[in-house]
Amino acid sequence: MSRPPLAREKVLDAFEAILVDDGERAATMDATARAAGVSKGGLLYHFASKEALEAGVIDRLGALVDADVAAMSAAAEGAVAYFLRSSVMENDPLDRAILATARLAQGGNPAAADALREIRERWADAIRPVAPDETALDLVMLVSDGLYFNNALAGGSIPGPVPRGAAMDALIALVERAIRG
Amino acid sequence: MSRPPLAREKVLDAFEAILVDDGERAATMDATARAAGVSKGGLLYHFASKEALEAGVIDRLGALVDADVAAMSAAAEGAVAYFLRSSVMENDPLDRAILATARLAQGGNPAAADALREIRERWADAIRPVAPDETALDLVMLVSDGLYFNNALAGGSIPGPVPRGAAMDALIALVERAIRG
DNA sequence: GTCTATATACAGATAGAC
DNA sequence: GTCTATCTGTATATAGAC
Repeated sequence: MSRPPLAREKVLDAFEAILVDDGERAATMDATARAAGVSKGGLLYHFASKEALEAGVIDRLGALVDADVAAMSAAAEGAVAYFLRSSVMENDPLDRAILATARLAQGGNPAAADALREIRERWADAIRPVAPDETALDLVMLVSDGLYFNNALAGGSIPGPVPRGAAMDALIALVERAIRG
Repeated sequence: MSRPPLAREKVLDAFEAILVDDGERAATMDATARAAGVSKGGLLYHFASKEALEAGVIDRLGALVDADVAAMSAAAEGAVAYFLRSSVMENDPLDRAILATARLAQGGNPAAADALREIRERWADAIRPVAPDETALDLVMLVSDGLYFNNALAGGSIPGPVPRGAAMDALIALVERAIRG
């Protein structure tokens, strides 16, 4: 807990970056080792298999979501506005972890798909108290999913055709008006 | 145009099915040939490369979207309701073609990502006439994206946690009320 | 802990028989 | 038009030196 090996984190960062920027197919152990500045043998000392490497990314995501859910419930502008605004990716560590895990899920890793479903449920639990009914909750969750989906389709850095700035403010206002009936 | 070779369509169907059910990594030429009941050589007669095979799926999607956009504009319940309802996948040929193409896009095929962006724009063009402003259009498009995203994450046949039946009707009503301000 | 070298498996693609 | 056999590249993983 205190201080995980630096090389381990470096490898995880590199793997995540390749997943996000170049896709699941490009994220080989070879490419990861090269990007992390270690040899393949060195990488395999920290992660004995590809599966272990993938599990490393998924585990890190879990920790980041803990913090995000807490921040959402405490947000001054309200949970819904915070949630939708943070669904547009800004390339922060949480966004990158989510995107990387989404790539793994699409690549066929069942643990990654499970993790994403579980995270979505935790977000829903955080929104539910401020939604008047399940239909309103569905609406908020689906708009958020839509925002993530567009970011996931676009390359890691290229922004998708999602509303930003004033358009995002207007969308949040529309959603909040809708769920208040 | 008149009647494409049967084997060609069979191969395309098999490739699409593996993409949807087992993911992009599992969709090898070998697996596709086996599933289609032809040899690898036979497959390569119809599709000289993996890229050609992927292009085949993307092309078929384009034709299916032509029909869908026409149906959307003519739908008795209105374009928005038709659009959202059809965003919940029912495993029809269009759904499968979209999902397969989404898998290719996630796998790093730029043509697939371009095709999906273009299709999304065609849908938006069909919705725009019935949306009072761009924010309302954003809302409808994002809810639809969210529905697709959840289906894309779930396996091909396993339904995602998306509203169906009465819940879907309620969601459509909520969206239509919201965009009418 | 990190390296090089190597084993094993499988992907995409070619050649040529039928 | 469909097949078998084979080549080449590359991915994961192992073995063992330093």
